[in-house]
Parts: sequence; structure tokens; C-alpha cells
Amino acid sequence: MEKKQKTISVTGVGIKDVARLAGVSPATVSRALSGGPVSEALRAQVEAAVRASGYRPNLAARRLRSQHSGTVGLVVADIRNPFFTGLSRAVEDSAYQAGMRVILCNTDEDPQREALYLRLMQEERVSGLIFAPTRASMSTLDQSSFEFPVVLVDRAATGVPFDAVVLDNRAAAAQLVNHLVARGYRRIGGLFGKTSITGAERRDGYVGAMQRHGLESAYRLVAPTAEAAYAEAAAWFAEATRPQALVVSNSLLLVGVLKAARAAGLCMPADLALAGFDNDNWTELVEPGITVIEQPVDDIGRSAMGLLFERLQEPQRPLRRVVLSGRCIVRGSTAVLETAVTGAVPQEAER
Amino acid sequence: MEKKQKTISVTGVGIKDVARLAGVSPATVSRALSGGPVSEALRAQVEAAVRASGYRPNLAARRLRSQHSGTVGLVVADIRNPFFTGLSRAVEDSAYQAGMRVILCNTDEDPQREALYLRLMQEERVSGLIFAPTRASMSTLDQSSFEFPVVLVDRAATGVPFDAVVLDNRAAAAQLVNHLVARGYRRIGGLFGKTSITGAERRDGYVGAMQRHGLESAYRLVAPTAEAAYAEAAAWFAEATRPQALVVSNSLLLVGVLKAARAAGLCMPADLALAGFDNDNWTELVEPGITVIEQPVDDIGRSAMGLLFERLQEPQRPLRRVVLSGRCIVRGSTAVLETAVTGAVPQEAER
DNA sequence: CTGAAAGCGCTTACAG
DNA sequence: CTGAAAGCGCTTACAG
Repeated sequence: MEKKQKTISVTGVGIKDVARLAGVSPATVSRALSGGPVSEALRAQVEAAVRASGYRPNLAARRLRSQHSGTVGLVVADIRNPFFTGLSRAVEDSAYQAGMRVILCNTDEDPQREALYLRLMQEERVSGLIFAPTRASMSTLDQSSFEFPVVLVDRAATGVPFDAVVLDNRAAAAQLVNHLVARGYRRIGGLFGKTSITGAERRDGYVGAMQRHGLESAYRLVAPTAEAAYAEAAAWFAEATRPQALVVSNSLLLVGVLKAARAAGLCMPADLALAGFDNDNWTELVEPGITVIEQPVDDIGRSAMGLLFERLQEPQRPLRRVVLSGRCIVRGSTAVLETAVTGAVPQEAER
Repeated sequence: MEKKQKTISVTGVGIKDVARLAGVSPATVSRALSGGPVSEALRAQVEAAVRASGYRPNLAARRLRSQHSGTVGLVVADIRNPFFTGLSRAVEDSAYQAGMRVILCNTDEDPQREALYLRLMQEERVSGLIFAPTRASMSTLDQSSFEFPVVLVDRAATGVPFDAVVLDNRAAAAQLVNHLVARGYRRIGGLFGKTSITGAERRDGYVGAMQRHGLESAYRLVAPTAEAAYAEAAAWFAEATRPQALVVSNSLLLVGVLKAARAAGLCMPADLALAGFDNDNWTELVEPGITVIEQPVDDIGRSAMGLLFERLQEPQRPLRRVVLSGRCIVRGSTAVLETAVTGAVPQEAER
């Protein structure tokens, strides 16, 4: 069983070998394998011949001939960022379910690598691309740069000429502010990443919500690393106007802020309340638990693949932008402020 | 600039178009692009024509003709496991540096999906495969199953007929035991995953080290999920023979144990010392910090790619097994036991 | 339903 | 160094 019939071919057993074995033409083998119109008798012969020979179709040949790569590209900043880890898993699952492959690339937010990988996508003739662009490159892009559909994820300015799946970042940030206000906090600061559009949108949401509550915004922008957040937070905590509560725009920054708070000897939430984004493992495990906005990564990945498929079927359809909501997971880091002015009713509901 | 010369071809601009534009043959374009022997004059003409036409080579055609896919497969259990996240990033970096692509597949430890993806690797005609097999499939595998080199990572029984890169799991587990003994603990239990060879090796290391110290082993095996670990640990903590310290074989189980300890109201390290594997973010951030063995994921990924390349260059070389050491990161979860019998000198050094 | 033939876009001996 | 020709392994009109 499973005897390896070494044929003359260097390449192993090909469709012609199977055809010979089954006593049919290569065309019939091809049809039988792709579910084409073949009589049951021949189909059975072909299947037997495939099993006997251990034949595996050559995908490079199939792609070249059929002009379908059956491949989608996924270009993100860094797979080690838990948001992208989850996203890539969701995209891969959707893709493999649809019988497609995924090519994953990490740009590290480097425009040069970004350009390199976009070029690669062209060379692979991907059927479509799911892309989380840097802010710089997003403005450069237009549809004519690509001969395949592109779906932006996570980062997409309103009005960009692409299908997109994003979180409602403004609403999510506002949700955190509302929650903090409801819990009695007033001097609420913000720390946002300055390189991605996501950080900017979350900042806008924060500023808007603070305004609606009649509170004064105080935010700072940092490079998207734990180290930068640590430095900025440490400096801030040393100032007289240190905030009572902090809204932080992603989990990397959150790590930096947490370490800075500990280094400064600040207790949560008594000395500092903390609220952020991404329901990473550690935000639950740390004491007293960090209040965060959880992003629906599975939905985001699935929706992105969905938009891609629909675009492939109907290239001329109007642009679509799927906006998903985050879920606020309340934990100990934003417990009710004990010195709260109980008379001050928040002007907006928590949700 | 960058004018899209739409040619008659449906497929976009091909090598023949470039050749016509440059006034040379397709063969010369091919040579110029692949760094073959071409005069400087013609090379410049070709480069200009490529720029002018926006030509991008079709990788499917190149692969079919050259019989090199320039692709390595990476088959792991789940990219969301932080060990595999780091590994995949390391492998991808090595691969892209060498001008190769990576195809990533998540098996979820499911033998059926494993078989499916191994078949896919054949169809892609990958140049090589980096593979973390389940225990079940590892015994099934032999070299003749593949027509490309395979390097096992993370999981590889001694004696398997493949190149492999693994952690010295026995030494690492022993290191944790030695450390706990040196800190004064004696009733040291173990919790190990039962599905992977890794868990078994770590258990062996634990048992051996306990024996050398003249201590009695007490370990339990569980399914590799946080839930299973939680259930088992919760039950154990309720028993009279509850351990003073616990060695846990991976970070998923560690999460379960930590939650169970908290639910049982056990303080670390006073009521329970904890030591595990994988220097995941949260092990540092949690109070009082968990002592763990850090795996050199970058080294593991790089070494695996290295073994693959060497095997491709020299198919007949003897099998190689690279065994890397973990680094013990000591944190508060294994602080000196205050009630330690100070007379009992550990029989082995901590390292 | 089936087969013979053409061709996807490249690379690579082969000959000069 | 250069070009004409063959061919990698498939799929797909085309004809029957």
C-alpha cells in the first residue's frame, strides 16, 4: 500500500502519470479532481489512480494556468502584537475554510518593508489583500496602485477609497471616559500612540467625551512602544498636575504605564485609575485587573475576508466600511473613586 | 512617470513586453533580473524598461519553470500560543532575509488538520518544512513521507529521523526544581501537559531532579488548556497533601493554576510557590511575578532555518539535533520560604 | 461526457 | 554575452 511509484520524471508523479494509470486523458483527471463533469466510472478510476500513485497536484502549475492564485495577502505591523495575532488566526481560519492560502508579512511599521511586501503581493498575484497600513502610507495609496481588491483593517481614515473593517475608536475611547466619569473621576488624562490613525481616533474620542462632560482634556502622544510610554508616564506622574485616571490607546503603551505607576509607587485605583484597549491575557491577571475595550478580532478578520470575497464577486459594488464596536470590560483598575464628589451626576450614560 | 502601459494581454505586462520595450529577448530580461551574465548596457536598458512598464515577475510561472518554490512551510499548533508567535516571527524574518516565503498553518493539535496541511505542503512543493508535530503524529512520521527536508521544532523525541531544534526540557525542569529546593521548598509538585512530548520531558526532568534531592515526586498530567489546569489545581489545592510549590509545564497551564490559587485564597509565595515555562508578558506583570524558564525563541527559529538550509545544500549529511538551554528568570513567586529548614543544604547547585 | 491541443509566463540548456 | 526554442505541469476552450 502507498507504494512510491518512482517514475522517470524528476518532478515526481504528474497528472499524465495518473492519466496513464487510470486509462484516461489528463483533461479528464483534471476535471475529476476539480469536480467537473465526469462520468462516475471514470471518476472512480481516477480516484483510484490518484491513491495508488500518491499524486499531489502542483499548485504553481495550477495557478499559472488558471490565473487564480487562491491566495490572500495579510500585511500587518507585527504578528507579536496580540491584536494582530488574533486577527491573523481569524483570517487564516476563514481563508483555509474557503480553500485559500494566506501570505503573512510583518512590516514593523517600516514604509520600506511595507513597499517591499506590497510588491511581493503583486508578484504572488494574490486574489486580494488585507492590509493594516501605517499612517504615512495610507495617504499615498489609491485603488489604481493594485490590480487586486484591498481591504483595510484596523487602520483606515474615513474617506479612503478602499473597503475597510475598523473599530469605532472614537466611541470606544468615549466609552472609557464616560465610565471613568461615572465612577467619580474628573482629572482624566490620555496617552495615545502618535504613529497610527487608530491612536488619533481614540484621542478624538477622548477629547470629545471630555468636552461633553465639561472636563478639561490633558493628553500626550508617544511613540508606540512600552518604553516610550514608560518614560512619558513617569515624567507625568512626577508633575503636580498628575491625572487621577488615564485612558491609554493600546496594550503596549498600557504595559509601560503600568510599570511607571508601580515605579512611582502609585496604587490602582486609589492613586491612579487605568483604562485601555485590547483584552490581552495580562490585563485580566494583573491585580486589580485593568479595565479595557475588547476588540472583536474574530469578527474583524471574518468581516475582512467577507468584504474581500464580495468585492471579488462584484468588483463594481460601492465601497463598504464595516464599523464594529468594542466591548468595555470593567475591572478593578477603575473601581469607584472613594473621594468622589457624589453630587456630580455624569452627563452621559456609561454606554 | 509610472504610466500603466495596458497591453493586449489580460494578465498585465509580462516578460515579453519588457523585452520588446528594452529591445532584447525575453531570455536576456530574465538573466538581467536574476543577476545572470548580461552586459552592462543591456542590463540598464532592461532595468529602464522594467521601471517604465511596472513589470512584476509572476512567481507562479517562475516556480513552475525553475522547480524552486522559494517557500518554507511552518506548521504549528496555534499561532496564538506565545511560544509559536515568537517562533513564527523569527522564522519569517530568517526566511524573508533569505528571499524566501513562509506558509503558516495552525493545526490546533488536530491530527486530521495536520495531515491536511502536510498534504498542502506537498502541493506547494515547499523547499522545506519546519514542523512542531503532535505526539501521535511524531511516531508515524518517517523521512520517506516527504520529498523535502523537515526540521522538527519544540517537539522531537530523541531518535526521530529528522533534524531538530529543541529546548533541553529535562535540564530546564530540573533547574526549576533545584531553584525551589535552594529556596527552601521540599513538597514540590508538578503539573504537566499530557499531549506533547515536551510535557513528558519536563516531567522526566522534574522527577529526576526530585530523586537526586531525595524528595518524593507528586505530579499530575492534564490536557493542555487553562481550564483543565484550573480544574486539576483547584482539586489538588483542596487536598491535605497540597504542595508548597508547583512546577508547571507551560504558560497556558500556568494561567489556570494562578487562577485556581487565587480562587483558593492562596498567597504567593507564602502559601504556594510557582514556577513555569515561557517568559510571557503577564508572568512579569503579575504580582509578585512568576519565576519562569525563558525559551530562546529567536535562536530556535533561526537555528531551524539554518538546519533547513544546510540540509538543502547537503542532503546526505548526518542528522543534527540542536539542543538549546532555557534561561531561568527568578521572580517573586519563588521567594525564599520563610519557614525553611535552614540546615538542609541543597544537594545540587541552582544552575 | 471525453480527448487532443494550445498556452499560462517564465527559465534554461543549446547553439552561436 | 545573446537569442530561439523547448518545456515546467497544469487547465480550458474547442471539437466531437
